[in-house]
Amino acid sequence: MPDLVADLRFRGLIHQVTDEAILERLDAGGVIVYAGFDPSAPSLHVGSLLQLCTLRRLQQGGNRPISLAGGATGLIGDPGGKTGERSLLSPVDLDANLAGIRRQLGQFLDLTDEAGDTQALLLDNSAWLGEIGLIDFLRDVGKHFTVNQMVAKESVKARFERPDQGISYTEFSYMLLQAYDFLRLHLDYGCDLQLGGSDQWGNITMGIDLIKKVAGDEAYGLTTPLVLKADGTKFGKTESGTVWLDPGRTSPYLLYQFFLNADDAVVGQYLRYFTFLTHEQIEALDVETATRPERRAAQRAVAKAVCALVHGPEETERAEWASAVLFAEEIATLDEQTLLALVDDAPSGIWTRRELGTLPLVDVLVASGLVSSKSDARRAISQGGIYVNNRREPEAERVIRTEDLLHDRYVFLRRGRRDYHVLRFE
RNA sequence: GGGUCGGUGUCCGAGUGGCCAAAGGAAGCAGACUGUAAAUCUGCCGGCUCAGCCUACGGAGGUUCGAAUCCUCCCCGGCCCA
Repeated sequence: MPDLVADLRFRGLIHQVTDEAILERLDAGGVIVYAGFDPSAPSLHVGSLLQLCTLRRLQQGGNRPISLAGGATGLIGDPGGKTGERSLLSPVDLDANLAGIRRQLGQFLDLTDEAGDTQALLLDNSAWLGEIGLIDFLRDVGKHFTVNQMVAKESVKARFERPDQGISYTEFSYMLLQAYDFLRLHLDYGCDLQLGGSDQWGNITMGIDLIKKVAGDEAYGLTTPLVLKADGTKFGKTESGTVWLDPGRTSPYLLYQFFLNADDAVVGQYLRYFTFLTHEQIEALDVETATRPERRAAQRAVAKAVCALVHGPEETERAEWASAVLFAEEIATLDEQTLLALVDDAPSGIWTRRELGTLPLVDVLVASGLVSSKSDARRAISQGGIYVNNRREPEAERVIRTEDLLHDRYVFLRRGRRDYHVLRFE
């Protein structure tokens, strides 16, 4: 493996750095670096993947990563959008969320003692933000910043320019809290590098300023590029919602599918961002994509790598296998054992045999989540977008019958080209 | 507190008494073409017991045969003044 920084450069992971000096130190090892994560759910999602992978690279390069859960800041951050105020997390929920996140972090970072000086830490900023009083905060932190400079931040300016959307004082304060996090991590843990997405640049530099003013020390910031889909929209959300790392929320099969469907235009980036393949392997896959795109070799490699990192090799094999079988269009001829295994991997639901013969297809489609309403179901059927056991279904008002069962138990539903759901009758 | 402009479907954004489930655009979905890709073309895109009905244009009332459109009060946001 080449030097850490050379690798980061090859992968296009360095978007901005406050000072090139930090890069040399990263190569040498021993830097304590932190990145923030949102603990508002008991699972991380693919939106955090880039930071996770990058922290992993830094740790493997001999540095110590700190993942900071914004237990306190998560409560007030980012009211933007229509979802309204964030609800307060109870301490119990927060603990549960942190436990879930810790487990996932363990997939990416070495949290064990064996890592020695590079042992990763998981901290929660409520530890200090929960303690400090408003007056102390305003005096010790607020004093160091002028509203003038805060207003000048891109993120704030953007909000000023939107006539229909102001910015609340609470949200405006967010950057100060984040700056304070950095300061505390610096003072208490010797952290002097913050890693974040490119949208974090302003917040990161605030922290650096604060450290300079309070401690007189030099701290650094490093941002990664924004991960985008080919059409320039936000990465990590699908129509059906967030892609989680928790197998209970997003099955390994769906995670695998998410990456398998990556556009040619961006798969090269994903390969660099999310896999730990060698530069030679990556370049070879670039060539494959250019010359034989229909093989989707790069997509398969990314899907496999991410799935393996998140869920382990066994689950990954199953996801690969299920993907191959489900798209082979031979479901009706599969033997029962294969079918049985498939049911575990594809999204599925359980029904009772008693309902056979009276169970409207339309209702089942709604229950499966393949469509959003009965109207949607009828619409989809009339447009030829619904398949039962991989055969296009023309009849909107039909019911699920005994004759539909494969191996006396299963019915495969499909919407469009690639959304599956398996019904299991018991 | 005063003045003023505004709050429309997932988002942006028309509509200013009936022809409005509401133009147009974007997003999304399906079909065709493909490579489980992109682009392109076509259709769809509130719900339901679906030739009909119900719910919807910030909220609650009111005027009217009839309101997203007019009136009253309230809530929320922008700008200006105090």
